[in-house]
Amino acid sequence: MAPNKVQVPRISDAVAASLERRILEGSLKPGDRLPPERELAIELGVSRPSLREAIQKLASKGMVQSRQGGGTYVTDRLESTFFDPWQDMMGAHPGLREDLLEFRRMLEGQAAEWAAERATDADLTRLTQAFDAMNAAFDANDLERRASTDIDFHQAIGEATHNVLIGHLSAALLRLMQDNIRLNLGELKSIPAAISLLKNQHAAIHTAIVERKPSAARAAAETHIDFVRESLAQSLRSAARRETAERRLNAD
Amino acid sequence: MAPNKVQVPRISDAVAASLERRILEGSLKPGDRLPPERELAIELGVSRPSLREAIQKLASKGMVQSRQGGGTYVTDRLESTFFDPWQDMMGAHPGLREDLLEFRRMLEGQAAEWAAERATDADLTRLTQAFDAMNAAFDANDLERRASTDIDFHQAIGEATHNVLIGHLSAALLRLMQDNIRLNLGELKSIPAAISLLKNQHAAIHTAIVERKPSAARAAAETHIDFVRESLAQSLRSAARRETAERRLNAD
DNA sequence: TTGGGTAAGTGGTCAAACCAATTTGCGATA
DNA sequence: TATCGCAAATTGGTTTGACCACTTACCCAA
Repeated sequence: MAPNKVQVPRISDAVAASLERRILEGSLKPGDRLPPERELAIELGVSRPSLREAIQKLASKGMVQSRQGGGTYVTDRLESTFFDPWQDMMGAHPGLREDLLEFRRMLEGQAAEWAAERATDADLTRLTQAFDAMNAAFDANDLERRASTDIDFHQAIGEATHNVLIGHLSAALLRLMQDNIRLNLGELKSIPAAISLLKNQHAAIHTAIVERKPSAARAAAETHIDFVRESLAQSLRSAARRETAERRLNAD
Repeated sequence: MAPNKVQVPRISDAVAASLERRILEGSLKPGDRLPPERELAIELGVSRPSLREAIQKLASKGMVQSRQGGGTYVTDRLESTFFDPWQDMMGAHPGLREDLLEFRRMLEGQAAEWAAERATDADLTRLTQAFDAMNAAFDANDLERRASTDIDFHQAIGEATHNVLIGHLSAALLRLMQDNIRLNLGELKSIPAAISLLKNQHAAIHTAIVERKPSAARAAAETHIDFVRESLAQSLRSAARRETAERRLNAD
């Protein structure tokens, strides 16, 4: 007969859902390596074949990726499905950058507000860790680490909102913008004055969230984006000037 | 290191591909029952665990469906393999629905506000057309048209914001939610009272935008989402009640 | 310091068994 | 003869334990 009755819960489904939840909620981040199958199986209280079936499910959804002998890693289909198409579009239509910044102003303002309202102590701990790491990267002037810790910081805020969409979107959009900036502008000049301002802005966001002041957190986040928007506009103007002076390079 | 080398072929992948081919080529038609795992494993020259991993892959793609003791069947609705990763995730984690609604409340509130501020006359014309079409679909109680015109209406608002991200996201998220509701709840009951309320809410949004009252537009949009959220919660409660009465099904 | 090589770690596969749900079919009963 | 009920066979679900293949990391020798 046709299979239409209610399904008995399958272990592999439950395990897949459990891992999926960890990924969605951020305790397993993109790029992270999963524990070895043998350990994970014990931790989850299932046999290794069952765990493997669950992993196959996630793999077929593109959420994880395994290499024999190497380990199993979290990919991120979630963000890429939403925003891969946007990447080339951003390159083709620079006007989108302004839209993106406007959108981020709303998104991160809301994220900061909710984070200040809802963060658990564990969230705040993680947030502070990310904040410290970011400051260290800024001080060291390590551009690569600056970018990644910046993402971590925003992601920590996103996770503290306890809204999966906010968490993934804010990090994804920041990443999208960083890539786009790098692709189209090269590295932004690191003017000491700007660095100092950025650090102050991040500190204001961090403090407001930790002290649980939602409206202050929102305001600080919006100020931050406004500053980024303005700096970016200036860089673009000078880049355009330079470009015009040097050479004619048409890209659209 | 990052997983970027070429993958060694996995047996379960090959087996999954083989079965998939049989299904796509028609030698396994929708509704057909697969041979027992033990036989199929021998026939394909692999062990049962490997075969099972392959079956899990197909199951997660929605191509087959297994019932303990009953057998494994080729899904008869192959067309619905249009799924996107978020869709089944919403099914697996109902909590996401609440996150999505909360996110939409922010998004559509902002969209309505911006639309009221920025809409051109052409935008307003298109918005009014979409609004009329939606009302007609609601009056005719044509569920299919109701869903599509609803999306059109929200998309028209999104376009009126002149922010590409808002426009695409609000329509995409609405579509995602509609599909999810249809998949997991069946059609929502069309209570005349609710229909009337929905029409009023849409009218309030439309009017506020046309009359260029940003804060009123935001408020109307937020009220709308709040109503949807509440209606959905009620439907879910009654669905849960029904389910509990019928059978005990634990999925966590 | 560097190079190579080995050992440990980790995913991939297999085999055999038992459990749990469903299906089938036989036999007893009306 | 028809039908119902129950038990056995069927079939997917899960576990254990073992071994293979590939990768990583470490250590020792040159």
